Amino acid sequence: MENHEPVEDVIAALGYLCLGTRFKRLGERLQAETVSIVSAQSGSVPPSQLPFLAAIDRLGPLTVGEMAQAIGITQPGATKTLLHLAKLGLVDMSQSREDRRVRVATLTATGQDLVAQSKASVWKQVDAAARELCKGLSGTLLDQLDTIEQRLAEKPLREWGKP
Amino acid sequence: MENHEPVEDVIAALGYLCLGTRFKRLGERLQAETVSIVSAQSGSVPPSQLPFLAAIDRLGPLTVGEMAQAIGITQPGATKTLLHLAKLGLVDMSQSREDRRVRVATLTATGQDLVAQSKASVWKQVDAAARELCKGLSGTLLDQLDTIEQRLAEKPLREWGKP
DNA sequence: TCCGGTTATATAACTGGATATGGAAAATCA
DNA sequence: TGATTTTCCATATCCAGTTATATAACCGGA
Repeated sequence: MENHEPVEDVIAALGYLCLGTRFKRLGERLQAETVSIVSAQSGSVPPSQLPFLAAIDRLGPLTVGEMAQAIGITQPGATKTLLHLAKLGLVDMSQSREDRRVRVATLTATGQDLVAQSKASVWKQVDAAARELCKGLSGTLLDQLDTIEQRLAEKPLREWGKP
Repeated sequence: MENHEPVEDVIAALGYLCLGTRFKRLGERLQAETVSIVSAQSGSVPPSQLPFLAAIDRLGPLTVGEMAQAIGITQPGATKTLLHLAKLGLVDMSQSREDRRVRVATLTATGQDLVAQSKASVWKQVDAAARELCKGLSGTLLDQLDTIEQRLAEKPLREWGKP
């Protein structure tokens, strides 16, 4: 077998020039690692959809447009995910009676159960893991990102913040 | 007109629980804002493809697998973008003679020109903007992300790091 | 030499975002 | 009131990534 030396991480090396790419990459990685925490539990949703449920839980019933604002995505994105969650039976999309343009998303009983259960277990765990992952960071923002990536290389997210 | 109060940013409010989503969101936003800097120049590529060109410029000709490592994505992702860049005439994908499984990506003359031109102008500008955007951050990582998002709300990325 | 395993790339199907566009309801204004 | 503009949502299409799988080339051993 040939001896391949590891290739330099160009995104990290380029520093501020690739800051956006780097944030995105790290975010996707964290979400992916979150899956392996979440999916240990049964009957859950991917972490990208979790904020939708959390938003209603936190703010009460939301229109499509409000949801887009709350999550910080565009309206079509909110529509798509909400329709999906409705198909899963986790939220209910009912037309408002005062203004028939707007549709209001509420949690179904199933959705409420899932949120309650998640809050008590998985969300706690994810929060604790991320919190410990980011503990005692120092230096410039780029240094801190380096540290986070290093820490994730040492052990996966689900091993951080253990009791 | 009705008076809609702004909706709370749930991702920010949930803190560490949504750290991944937040990184990803900020990264996408930075990339989107970078487009408006880059596309002021003629004949360029979206910022997501920029690291591919920068990687070859920095490390020399790379195989598909090495490129995936350098950028930190999976091999199929690297394949797709490299084939695309080849179609644009910016890189050349030639089969290696020693091992005909591997394909090596090099910059074409056009690609080299684009890189040289970008390095001298756009990349400098993006780097300076991101650098200033992240200047003097303090507090926890979440605080720093808050600050960055606030700063971007004040003025777009292209207004930062101006001479 | 051929056969099984491994490696490198390509392809397919899917996901979660984006932008662009269109239709229906509401609001505004002449 | 009727016409026009605005608002809200849905749909279509695209993009950049993913996982899973297929194909082709290489390598080592019987």
